[in-house]
Amino acid sequence: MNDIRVRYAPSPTGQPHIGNIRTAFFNWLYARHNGGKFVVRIEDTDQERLVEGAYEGILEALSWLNIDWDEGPDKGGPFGPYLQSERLEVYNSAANILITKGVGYYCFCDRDRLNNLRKQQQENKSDIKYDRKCLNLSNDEIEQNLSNNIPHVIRYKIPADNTIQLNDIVRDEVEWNTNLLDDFVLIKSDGFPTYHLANVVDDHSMNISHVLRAEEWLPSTPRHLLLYDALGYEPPQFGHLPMILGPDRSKLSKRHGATSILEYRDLGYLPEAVINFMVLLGWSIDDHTEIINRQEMVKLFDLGRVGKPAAVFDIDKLDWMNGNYIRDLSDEDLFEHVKHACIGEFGENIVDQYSDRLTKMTPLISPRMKYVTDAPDMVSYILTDNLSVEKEFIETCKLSSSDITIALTATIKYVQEEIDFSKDTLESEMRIICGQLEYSPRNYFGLIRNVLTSRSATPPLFDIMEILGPRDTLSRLDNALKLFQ
RNA sequence: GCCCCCGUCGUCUAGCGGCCCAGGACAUUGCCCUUUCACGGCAAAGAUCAGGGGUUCGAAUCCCCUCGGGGGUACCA
Repeated sequence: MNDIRVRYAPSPTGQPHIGNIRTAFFNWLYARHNGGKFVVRIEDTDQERLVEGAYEGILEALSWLNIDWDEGPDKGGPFGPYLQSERLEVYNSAANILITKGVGYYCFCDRDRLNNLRKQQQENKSDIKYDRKCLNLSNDEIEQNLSNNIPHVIRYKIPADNTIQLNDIVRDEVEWNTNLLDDFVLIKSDGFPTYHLANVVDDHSMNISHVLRAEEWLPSTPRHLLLYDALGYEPPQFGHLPMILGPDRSKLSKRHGATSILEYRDLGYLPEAVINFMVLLGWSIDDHTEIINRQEMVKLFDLGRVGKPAAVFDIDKLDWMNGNYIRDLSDEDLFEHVKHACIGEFGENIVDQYSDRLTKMTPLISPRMKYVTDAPDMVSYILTDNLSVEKEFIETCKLSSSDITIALTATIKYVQEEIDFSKDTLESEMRIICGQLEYSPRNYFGLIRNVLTSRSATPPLFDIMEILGPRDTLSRLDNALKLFQ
């Protein structure tokens, strides 16, 4: 019997970024490695910060990366609902239990008072914590305030002089003294629970065995441990994963460029490349493995090899990884990506019309691509019958105008006569022409490349000529020659 | 301020007392391949293992202090 159950519990306050998803992926890997369950739970307890579309974005990001979930808000499961806003009664009854036990209490302090209190404590350099003004309210006062509809929260009464110990899966022993903690809020004045309460209640009621979350949660873990204890729950195992930082070593944010995982899709990154890149942020297999497929990851994933230090996100390595995965794609699979990108750029008609050329071009651009979105620019000159090339650009080859005329004339003559328009024949024949004309291959082929593609860098020339075919090749050469007559 | 975590090449990391005057990868530089650009191959440079004390025959690895970085300190998660 296997009862490993882990969860990814994002709040729909924005698009998930790479750190966020990395945490989700580690949870997923842990579940799959152990044959356990991976559940998605949406923590929408902050009604003010809800962002429209965020919920959809979260599920879309997971789907794009092929991170599937066993239970979640969209597909249900035995412990649902998986949307915290639909579980309010559960939290309320937990809060009531805490009040009954004497560790939860009503607090009627308003925000102004709390802010002033904090400011004062800051100035006095004393510990910043709630002063427990409402801890010892009489039942009468409470009843009266309640019936007068005075806004209130429910707080948890931190026990004094306790040492809370955590045996963290990645950080080992950590301990806190409860005297440093203050009476945090369990239920907010809008009736919604805070993260602390909802999280503990749900992880327990959803039977979560391991809580693998980002390191930023470490400081609030003693509060959670206290709640587990107060509610009589057995706490899960905790593992606090290293954070992912921007190049300036601060928490990832918009300042660092693309942050939402879906932006990487739009930028032309392959999901498996992104996965491979991020799985290596904080986890390693040995001293040399870089490229590793999904199966292998699942097979080898081991929390014991998750590191403690935060990792800086290095886009250069992702780029390299992406190029690597592009080159690994079969021609057929790459073609689908190329086609998709080209349709977006040139429209379906053009792509259909030149589908044959595109198919032949795909393996040629494969080793040159870094992003899937590189494709349109790399193939644009074969997706037309009439390419117009500037005279000035043609002249960037190192040949003089008269040599250009001579070279083009000779080439045109050859192309007109050549019947076997295959790249091998073209290459051997044109090398002979180049030799007869006594131009350097660099200059001669450079000229032809300029004329045929309007580019100074392309896949091998003869492959391009073969794709273009004699008619198109000839018309491009003719057009160019006219510019010099 | 207080609390917690972390600290090996610019970056991701291997290393869990002797194999390490520290290995791999990205990026960088050079060479080779070559009609261009890439890919690929080879090579170089790059870390006094944050600093200082211990422990030990022996420390990047264990302990302590300092410094540095990060996180938390909300009726946000």
